Amino acid sequence: MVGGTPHDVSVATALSDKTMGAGRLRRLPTRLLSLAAIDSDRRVNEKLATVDARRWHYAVLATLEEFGPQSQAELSSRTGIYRSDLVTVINELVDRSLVERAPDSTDRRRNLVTLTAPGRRHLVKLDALLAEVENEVLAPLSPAQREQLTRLLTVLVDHHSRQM
Amino acid sequence: MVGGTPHDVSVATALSDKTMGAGRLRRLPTRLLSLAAIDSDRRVNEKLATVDARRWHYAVLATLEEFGPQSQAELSSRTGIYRSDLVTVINELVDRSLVERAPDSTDRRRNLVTLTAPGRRHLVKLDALLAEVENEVLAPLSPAQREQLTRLLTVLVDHHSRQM
DNA sequence: TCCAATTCGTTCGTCTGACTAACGTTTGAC
DNA sequence: GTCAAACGTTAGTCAGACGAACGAATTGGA
Repeated sequence: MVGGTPHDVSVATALSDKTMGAGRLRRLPTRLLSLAAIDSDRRVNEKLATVDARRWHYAVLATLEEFGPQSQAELSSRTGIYRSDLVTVINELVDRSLVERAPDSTDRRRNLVTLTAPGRRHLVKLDALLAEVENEVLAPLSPAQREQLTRLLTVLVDHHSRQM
Repeated sequence: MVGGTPHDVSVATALSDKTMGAGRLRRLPTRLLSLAAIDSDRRVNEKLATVDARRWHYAVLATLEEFGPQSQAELSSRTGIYRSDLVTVINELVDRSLVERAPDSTDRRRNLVTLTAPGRRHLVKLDALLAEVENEVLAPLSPAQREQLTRLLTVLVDHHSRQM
């Protein structure tokens, strides 16, 4: 048996048992966020893998279509991809002829990344695939709930990303 | 319905949106989920690191308190930690004397993992820390919105985790 | 005008987490 | 008694987040 030191564990039980109820884990928002994102990410990756794409490909292509040709630094800050990782992503997109990378004549430190016609077409395809995934991920939610979730998450993300 | 907030979606008017409105990236739920989770995870990890803990430590300790002593396989399915990764987590917890791992006499394939008194105390501390993080993460949301978000995420997670 | 600080792209490397494969031991079903 | 499955474990892959540093180019200030 345990030798001596009869510790009273009332400290632990007093706080947790009745006040928090069961399933503290199951209701922990940070954990829910993690789990939901893991599942969502996995589905996105699987779906995009069917057309030899990765998540970041979409982010870059969509940003290029929205804001036009731009430097990698701009792409980095707009997509949230780290500058160092962006290099690889652009390489992959160039390999697939979806974007072009050329030195900026007005500022030779920069590269101008431009969406190509195939890239634009590819983006349309990715849009469709992501719409499918979105439907899978949000399957148990009504349209109103989906809108709600999107709104809440937007508030969170915007709030935590406004000092760059 | 989305009551209140009259001008909510106002970004889409600038560009020629034949296929889709502008800001498709910013409103993509799967992406929002990812970004929110990344931020949340980072904060959780930083906070837990201050007491030499990791995220999974909490999951295991909380599960042990809720369901009592159990095998690693049970812990795995309840926490979502892969069996292979769980080994390391249990090792770390054993090193810190927060749990005990002993062979199950009734089934010698299994290990029975048991929460110790220090483990119980540690769990209380982690609870407090996670409450702080939760406040940071959900800062821009009202209590009602936090409840809403938790509910929506719970629906998602429950729906996608019922094949074990 | 010249020098210092900054920006940009890039390389390299670290760290964590999700996930698979395989293997020996043990158990239960047949 | 045999065989399939469950269990814990080891090893390893892969992607993503993140930091450090560096050369080339640019900008701003003395």
